[in-house]
Amino acid sequence: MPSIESEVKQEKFQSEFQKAAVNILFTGSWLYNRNATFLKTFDVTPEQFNVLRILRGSHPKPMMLADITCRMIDKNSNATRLVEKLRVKGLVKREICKNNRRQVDISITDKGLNLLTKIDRASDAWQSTLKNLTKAEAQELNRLLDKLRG
Amino acid sequence: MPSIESEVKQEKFQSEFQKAAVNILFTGSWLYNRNATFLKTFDVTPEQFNVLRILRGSHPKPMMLADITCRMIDKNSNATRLVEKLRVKGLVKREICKNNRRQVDISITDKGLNLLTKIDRASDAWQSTLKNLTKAEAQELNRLLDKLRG
DNA sequence: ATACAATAGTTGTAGATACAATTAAATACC
DNA sequence: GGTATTTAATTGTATCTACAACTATTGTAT
Repeated sequence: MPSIESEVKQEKFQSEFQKAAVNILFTGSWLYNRNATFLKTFDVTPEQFNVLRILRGSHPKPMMLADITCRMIDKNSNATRLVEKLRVKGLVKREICKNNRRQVDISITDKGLNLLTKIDRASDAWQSTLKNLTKAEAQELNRLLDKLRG
Repeated sequence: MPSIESEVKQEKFQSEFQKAAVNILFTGSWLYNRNATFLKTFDVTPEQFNVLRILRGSHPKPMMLADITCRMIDKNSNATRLVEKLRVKGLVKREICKNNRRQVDISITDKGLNLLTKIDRASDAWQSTLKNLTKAEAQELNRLLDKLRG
């Protein structure tokens, strides 16, 4: 098991708290990069994949942009342009909302749903990396991260 | 304590493992953004700050670029351009290595050291956010993240 | 009704990132 | 000594991100 000390070649942290901060950032980046590499074979970025999953959760009910944004892992991504990328690939559909013309109804297409199914099937193998933890450990990790954010 | 479910407005995850993955990515992004906002008052980005700390760790011995890269949290950042930004600000010094002219010796300047001291002093308050965890919990978190990465 | 404020989304743009191609220097091979 | 390989870093470029400014539509108050 590679300690965070060896990963960033630092023998000594100021405190267990600072070490935890670096560890979260490092592990987050590590996980993101694994994810990105895996998803690249399907020609989607992690955030595009995330948005597709969010839309599948709401399907067949469309969602407006703001609702997608507040569910995204990285709130800073520009949802307009991200959705436009997905639209060009035919994975989502955009329609001006009839009742409120400021608002855009976005929904996942059949092509988008099929892609998610394909990715889900392929990701079983990938997800096994997370199985380094027992279920109880995963639960404890979730508890600690939630508590950390206060 | 805000659960990851409420943060990303998803009631139900496929498994505790998938939830942990989302939780790490989300918490990593959360921590990164807090960090970035804090450091902005000192006109450095999180990765620039990280490189300065790495160089302080080696001070007064200079480091070559490749050694900096492998200690960085995000290995993808372009160290050449990042170091150049720091050099323009006067926080680091670059010198072609006499013994091996392919290689560049990079070291932190007094100005860089002073900036780190200033940031360290100011970050006491900021770091208190991490104190939502007890020391034992921080240790357990570190253990779980290390184990997760396998 | 008109003016003001709030909401929903888009666009501009400077800067950062990913990744491959390239330069340059040192080392190895024959 | 001359060619090939490896090592160290830089550069090119398309894409992405952050963040502010902007447009358009709807809601509210007088």
